[in-house]
Amino acid sequence: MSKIVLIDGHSILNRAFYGVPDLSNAKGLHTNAIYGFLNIMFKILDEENPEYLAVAFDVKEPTFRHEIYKEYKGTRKPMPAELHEQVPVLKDVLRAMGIKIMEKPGLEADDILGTLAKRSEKEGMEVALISGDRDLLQIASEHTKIRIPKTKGGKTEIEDYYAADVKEKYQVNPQQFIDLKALMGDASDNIPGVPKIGEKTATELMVKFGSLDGIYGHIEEVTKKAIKESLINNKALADLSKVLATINVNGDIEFSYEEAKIHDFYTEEAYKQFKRLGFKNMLSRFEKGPLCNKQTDYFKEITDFAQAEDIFSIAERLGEGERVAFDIIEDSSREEDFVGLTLALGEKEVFFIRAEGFLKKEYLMDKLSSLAGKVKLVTFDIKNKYKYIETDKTDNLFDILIAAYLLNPLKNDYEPEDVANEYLGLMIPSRAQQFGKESFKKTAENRAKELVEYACFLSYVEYMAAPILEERLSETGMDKLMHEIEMPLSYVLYDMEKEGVRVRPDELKRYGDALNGRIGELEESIHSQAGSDFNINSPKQLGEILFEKLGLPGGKKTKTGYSTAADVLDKLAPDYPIVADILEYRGLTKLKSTYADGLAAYIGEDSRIHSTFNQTITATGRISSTEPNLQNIPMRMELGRLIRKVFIPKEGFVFTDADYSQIELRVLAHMSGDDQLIEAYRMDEDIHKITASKVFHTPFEEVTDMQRRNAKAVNFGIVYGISSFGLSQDLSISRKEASEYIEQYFATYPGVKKFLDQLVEDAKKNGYVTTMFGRRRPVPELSSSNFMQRSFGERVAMNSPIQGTAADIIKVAMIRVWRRLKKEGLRSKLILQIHDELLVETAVEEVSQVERILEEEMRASADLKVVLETDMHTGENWYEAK
DNA sequence: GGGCTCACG
DNA sequence: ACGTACGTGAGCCCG
Repeated sequence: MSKIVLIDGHSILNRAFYGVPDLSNAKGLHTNAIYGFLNIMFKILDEENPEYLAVAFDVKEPTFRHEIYKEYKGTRKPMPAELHEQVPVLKDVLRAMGIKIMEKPGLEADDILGTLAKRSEKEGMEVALISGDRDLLQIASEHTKIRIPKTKGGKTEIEDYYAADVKEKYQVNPQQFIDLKALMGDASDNIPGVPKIGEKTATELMVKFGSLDGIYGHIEEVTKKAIKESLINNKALADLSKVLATINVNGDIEFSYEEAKIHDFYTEEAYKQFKRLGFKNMLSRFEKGPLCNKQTDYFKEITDFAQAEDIFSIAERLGEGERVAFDIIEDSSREEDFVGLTLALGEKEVFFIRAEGFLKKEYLMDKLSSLAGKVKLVTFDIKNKYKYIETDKTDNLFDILIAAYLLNPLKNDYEPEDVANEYLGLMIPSRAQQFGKESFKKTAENRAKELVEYACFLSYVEYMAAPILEERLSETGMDKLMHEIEMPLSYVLYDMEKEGVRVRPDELKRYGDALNGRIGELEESIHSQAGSDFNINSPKQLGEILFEKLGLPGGKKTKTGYSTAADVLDKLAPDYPIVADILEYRGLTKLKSTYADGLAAYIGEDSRIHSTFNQTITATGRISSTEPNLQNIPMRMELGRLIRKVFIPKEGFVFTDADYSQIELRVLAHMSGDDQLIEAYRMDEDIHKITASKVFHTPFEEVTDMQRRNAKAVNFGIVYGISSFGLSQDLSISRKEASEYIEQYFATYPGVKKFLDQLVEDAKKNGYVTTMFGRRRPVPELSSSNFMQRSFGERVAMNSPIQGTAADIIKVAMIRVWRRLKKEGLRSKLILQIHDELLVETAVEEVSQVERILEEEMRASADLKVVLETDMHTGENWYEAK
């Protein structure tokens, strides 16, 4: 079947403009959007291999929409000049390449694309429609795929939508998508008074009533009063909005498939254009001949049992010094979603073993497990592989993901294709690029050969990158950190995730219901005090109500309008009851949506929540927790803190919670070697009070609460990378006063001052800072010419070694505690880490043993000039254990 | 998808 | 590139 690719010219150019860094060339001509456009276009063409191609652009002339509604301003935002100048150049380039450009007065690009898509479908073609504009989703069908590219940091990912995907994502079919958009007031910003309904409500209405007309037919059944009224009062506008949002698929367009047929893009003119624009790496598209070094020739698919046996026995005989890279191709860990295993035994021994026939998942995983003890196993994201190679012996494991993270913790992505690019100089397609959202199962059926190539590239890249990453870790002094901390930790985290934490759904529900009552009261009270119903959750609406309608003092603060953040509202609350209500409302709805409802959604069949602990996210070396985040369960306010009562141990167990006492300040004392600070800790007294006593030259016993609070704030500030501005904000004092505090602090602890200065100086010299355990964080901001950025870099240089060292220490503690629990044959399990705190689900008869283990191992995790003290509690739930 | 707000260490 | 304390993640709104 033939295929046509249709591109929304302006929309993709726009995406490219904002997604690709603008390094304008010598002549001062901006080319970033053109470059990005062509990149996206070539990528799509490589993926689709279509027969036909056309690019549609908008024209200046008015369209039929202007006839319907004369104030119509189009759906596109005005272009900045730097982008505008690139439009004609792109058209020239496309023309030079012989690519069909479509423009038609009276129609927008959307209409041209919609018309051509429908026409091509009727001709029996498959259509791929490329746009950044979600309005096009209304065109999606079984044979028309809408492809939405997203460029982020120079990397492009494409979301694909057939009709079914639209339904899955938005709960409506493509036809209804128009009504949904109309309800939300999209694509009609310039119609004053058009009803604007949030996505959630709009979707609800569409699912319930099916269409805009359906909603109006049952308008009395719309429960939300404000929304019902808005709909009734603005019916004409809503209808108009729908008409304007509807793409004309019957445009009067002459189109010749012959002209749109793809042939070699090479022309002398195109070559000249590319040269002129400086698109050197794209010129290779015009050079004939096979790509050098066809690695894929060595990729083999194995479907035969005997061959698989051979490969495993060769792998096993490789011996201890050798390595084997593996990866798993599966859609989920369910048996039926397992597709296969890829192995790389050498640069030219790369295999994909398809799971079929006798080659069952269980057999393959058994073989893989037994390999684990015999050779060094390399993979990507080991934490998600332990369920197959059940071993906590991490000495012979190497995780590409963790290694790449340690070498540069500032990146957002460490996917195999990123590693391939960065460390092997190899461009390989990402899964999304090659297969979109298609499941591996489907890909295995439809595009078996491509899947083999994709899978083999995974293990190949892992195999090839491992020694390079190892070498880099050694060079940077992070090999011990890798092998003695991060790799063993990965298993501990796996075990914690598997274990999960038990919660009481009934109690959580009751907690949420209790909040609901009060939330309703507050909502009513706020609306009545404001004199109108509005969405209290919308900072925009709230700001307008408070600072315009009610005329409260407290001007602008954010780029988008008034700030309604707590620190602003706090100042107003004593004088304005509505503000106090809003603050209470905010607090309660936060608890309800994020914690009561949010956590409930994650309770598993086993009544436990299994969070994910991410080891490769933070810039400083901390771990993070997601889906759900169990590292930010309320603590500071009593009402929120009560949520901790729903976290309970299983039958016959209790919780033991141990947290380091001021670990970061103790790390600072050690790393700075400041005699006074070390001495202060040796006194075994309230550290903030001692600091206050020294800084304010007051006898210890006479330190006031205020003095202590200020000293505490300065202690925090030091750890964050002190600035007078930040401290003044925190304490609501002048910058001058804050400066004086800091000065006095440094006079008290001169070693700290010296240490922090040294950190910044070293960071400027080296470009990075390090923790006690050798973990690195680059600080590129330090070389910025921008004062703000540079200042940020300085604070980072001061904070990261401290925060990072504390993170290293608790990681060591986790490994030591975990190993002790195992070694002593206990049933108690480590289940949570919250940066300076460990939570153990403890068998009742093991309480004293567990407490001793926590105490000893946490203390012994680092040898500092001050003692690493812990606070420890045991209780029937997390609230009591804290 | 980014901005705002707010939960934690 | 941020008129600022450091490090995170989630829910909601809005364009």
